[in-house]
Amino acid sequence: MESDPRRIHAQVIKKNIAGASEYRFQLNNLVTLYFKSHLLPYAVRLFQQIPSPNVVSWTTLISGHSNTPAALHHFVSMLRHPTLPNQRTLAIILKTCASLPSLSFGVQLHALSIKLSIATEPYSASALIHFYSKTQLPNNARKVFDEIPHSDAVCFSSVIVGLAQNSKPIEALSYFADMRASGFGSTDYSVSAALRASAELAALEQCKMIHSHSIVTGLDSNPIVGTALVDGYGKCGMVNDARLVFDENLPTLNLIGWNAMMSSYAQQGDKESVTELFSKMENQGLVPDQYTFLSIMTAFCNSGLFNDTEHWFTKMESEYKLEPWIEHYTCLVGAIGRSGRRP
DNA sequence: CTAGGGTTAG
Repeated sequence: MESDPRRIHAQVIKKNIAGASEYRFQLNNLVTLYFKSHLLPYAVRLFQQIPSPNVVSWTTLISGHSNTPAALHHFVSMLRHPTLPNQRTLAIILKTCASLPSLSFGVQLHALSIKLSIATEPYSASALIHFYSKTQLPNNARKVFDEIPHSDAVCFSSVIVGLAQNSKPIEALSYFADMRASGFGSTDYSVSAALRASAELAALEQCKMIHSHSIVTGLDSNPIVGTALVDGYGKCGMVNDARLVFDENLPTLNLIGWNAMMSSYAQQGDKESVTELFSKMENQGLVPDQYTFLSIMTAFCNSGLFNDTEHWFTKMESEYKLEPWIEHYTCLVGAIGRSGRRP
């Protein structure tokens, strides 16, 4: 087939391009194609054939190994080459440090980006904010954000998400307000994070305001915003409102959306609604996970029914082959206490 | 030719 990178590779070799930089340009393109076609060994071999790799060549190689320790290895090789990274390189490598995670490598990248004067540029800054959020250092994330001279919607969203994820809901909502005041349009990221913060505070008025805002901005049709709304209303104790949002978004919601709705019922101890949704979920072809079973167990636990709680725990392990979390055991212990049983 | 952020539990 014509799009096979090996065919294009052959053509590049046949053309015998004279200029070194034009040749490198073509090879960089090819390495990208090989990675996109999931032909990793071809991509790496071709990279090694580039006579004098530039920052684009290196960034492509690192990007092809993103979220693996190999990406860090290639980054070090790049520095020894020596070639300096740019914003794109740092964005990719910081994302890798966030997902591995590797705190020490990421902190050194922060130092390097300060030396290169790109720590406050939007693309590397948002990656730094994400990195510090994932390594549970929200104050560092906020500090990076505060030093950005010309922020943008992604940097704002990143810091709001990071603060919401790290149980700093008041600060998250404060930055959400700052973002609105700065004139940046809200994004599905900023809205879902603000809803998560409001949910943690069980702040019903906040949830309602952001719900209205999401309708005005058209973000309410986003399934992640919908899920955050279901969760928000649920945490505020407004299960009926949660159900309305759930039903409106039903066609687009994934397993997480269903789990959020079941969790809302579970917090009320509404075991009938939870088990009813469980059946409907399976009829839809969705495969339940640990969150699903945690909701079911929580519902029975909150109703003081130990036998049912234990029954679903066993069902999860034996029938669905799901490894229980510490939370499932906590739920079992809680059920023992609530049912008045003695160990 | 190479770039950044999300929802369920706790």
